[in-house]
Amino acid sequence: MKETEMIKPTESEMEILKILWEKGDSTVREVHDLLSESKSAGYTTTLKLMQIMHDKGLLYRNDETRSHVYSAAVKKESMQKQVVTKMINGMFKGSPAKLIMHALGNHRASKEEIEEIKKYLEEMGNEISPKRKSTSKK
Amino acid sequence: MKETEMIKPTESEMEILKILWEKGDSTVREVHDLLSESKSAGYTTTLKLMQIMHDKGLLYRNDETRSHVYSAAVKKESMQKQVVTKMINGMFKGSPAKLIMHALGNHRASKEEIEEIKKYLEEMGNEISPKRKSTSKK
DNA sequence: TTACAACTACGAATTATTTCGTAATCAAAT
DNA sequence: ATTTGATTACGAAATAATTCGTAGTTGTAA
Repeated sequence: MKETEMIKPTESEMEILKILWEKGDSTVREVHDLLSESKSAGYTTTLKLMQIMHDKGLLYRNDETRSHVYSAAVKKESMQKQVVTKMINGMFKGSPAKLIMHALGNHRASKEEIEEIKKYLEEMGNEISPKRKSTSKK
Repeated sequence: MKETEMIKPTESEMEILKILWEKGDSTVREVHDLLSESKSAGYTTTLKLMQIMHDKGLLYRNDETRSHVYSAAVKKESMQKQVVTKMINGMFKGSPAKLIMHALGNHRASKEEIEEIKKYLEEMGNEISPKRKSTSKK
């Protein structure tokens, strides 16, 4: 979580990350085939992108095999957090509630999900204390 | 909600939109001054950007006055919705709950906000009928 | 071994975005 | 009327991101 200048993936890079998060370690071929379903670009385009991402440290790569196997070097949760934070500070100006309304409003949540969220809120309501969230130690 | 190929603002354009949403109708000078607090780019850069946005239909413009007055042509709520939707379908793969956890987890929400959300969930829980409300389909 | 198919590496073209300089206008103050 | 300062229009340079072609490798099947 260090502020080592968190690299910001481009749009295209993000699509590749999503695939790797979802599908797990993959070759360029595998990623490309999935990508092709929604996009149309040549194989070498995907290859180049993934190579660049590897250079940037966005992907790990195992090149012991003939077809190199890539994996995301950044955790999905970490990116989700980053992205949600940015959104709250930007477009939703510090009001997570607004964001949540939108999220709930535009997507039918299942009863289970609603319950889950409620429970989460309950807990939160109870244990929320002005206590610092250990920013001191690492 | 028409699918008139909703224009997707670039990063820089989004910053300008945010300012206009927040501050309301403004001149280039006003936008630029605010922008300068976080960014460093010349005046004509901001000017050009806003002109382009106007061409794209992203901004309205009143050019009856010496300094033209611009305003956002796209509603904040509409953009919020679009952005949240994209995020849920993409990074949070159809699970608004996850997004909400993140939103709540990474930002201390006020007690009021939490209450507000709870209330919203209550209403939602009631309104939503367990089964598909497959009424008139078109 | 040879041929073939699938890969990687990588330069470079293309396209998108951002940034800026310069000229022309206009309003207000001298 | 002239000067000054601020503003718009706009071409074009500078950057960033995406896309592709080609050359060289390598494993494998004939």
